[in-house]
Amino acid sequence: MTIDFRNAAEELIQHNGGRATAGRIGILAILLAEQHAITHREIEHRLPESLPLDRVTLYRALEWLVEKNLIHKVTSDDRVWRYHANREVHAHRHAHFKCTRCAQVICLDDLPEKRNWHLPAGYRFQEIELTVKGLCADCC
Amino acid sequence: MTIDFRNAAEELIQHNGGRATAGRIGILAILLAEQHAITHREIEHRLPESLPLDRVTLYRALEWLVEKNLIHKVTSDDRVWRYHANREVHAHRHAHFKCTRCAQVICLDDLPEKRNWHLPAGYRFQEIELTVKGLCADCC
DNA sequence: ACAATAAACGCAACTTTGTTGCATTTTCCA
DNA sequence: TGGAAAATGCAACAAAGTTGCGTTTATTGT
Ligand SMILES: [Mn+2]
Ligand SMILES: [Mn+2]
Ligand SMILES: [Zn+2]
Ligand SMILES: [Zn+2]
Repeated sequence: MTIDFRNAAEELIQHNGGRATAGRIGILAILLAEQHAITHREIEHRLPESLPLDRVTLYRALEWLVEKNLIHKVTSDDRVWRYHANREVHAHRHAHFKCTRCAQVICLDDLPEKRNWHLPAGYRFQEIELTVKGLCADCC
Repeated sequence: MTIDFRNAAEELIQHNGGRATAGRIGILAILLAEQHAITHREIEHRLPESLPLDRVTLYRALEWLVEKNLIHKVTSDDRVWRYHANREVHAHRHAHFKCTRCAQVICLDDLPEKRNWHLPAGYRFQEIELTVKGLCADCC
């Protein structure tokens, strides 16, 4: 139910010391309700007519939500960020899957934990970013 | 020596049924001489004054070189493609490393070959794209 | 309830990266 | 060496995202 996501969103925002504005609540509720990682454009599309929101405000709200660790953003080969709520299941680092036909992005659960990526001498490991590409069930 | 790379570049281009124009030879020679994956901008910068080349021509030449499998391009989180010559060592799929401070990108040799990324039912695996992030030796 | 204040917003302009259409030039081969 | 196909240059366009700044709004203390 949408109202539940809105309540959850509002609480999460306030718990992080931010102002619970209509825009932020709406955006986070959309991301909480969505199981795929979606683009700025797609979020804009899903916003109700009752909640007009400037492009820039949307960008800034997303930036804030990422900072506060309420959502994460995914790099893609089409040069478009995709955003997804941080759920417990996907608590930390995880890989992503991107359909090469419909561009849909989902979060996977694994990530190769081994840090012995034998980097050149003097290099320091920080994190891994991994995308599995293929066809989703709809596009197969 | 630059001249060697130019000769190699010319031969590679002709072996692939393409016209060995000054632009293509110059671009491929630059990429053969470079051990890092570099951006369109960086390639433009490295072009000698004696070889002025339009932005668009550079883009199209890079596209052609990728098609012919003479170079590969790397996705990055800064929305900028980076290009690198295909050497035997890095023959096919491989991971990349990107410095989070200076944005330098190098090619790594490994890639987790296991395809059991237990994707959702009905999904089909195609390929993996993996970037290790961290600090390079200069930035540590 | 209400005013003060800092945070968030909206708008316009800008930047960066990459693409497209089309006329002109160049390469290659017969 | 001339003609066809390929490659180039230029101008215009497009998409995604950023910046500056004046205005509005959520929160807090009274
Ligand atoms: Mn994810
Ligand atoms: Mn590489
Ligand atoms: Zn799909
Ligand atoms: Zn570095």
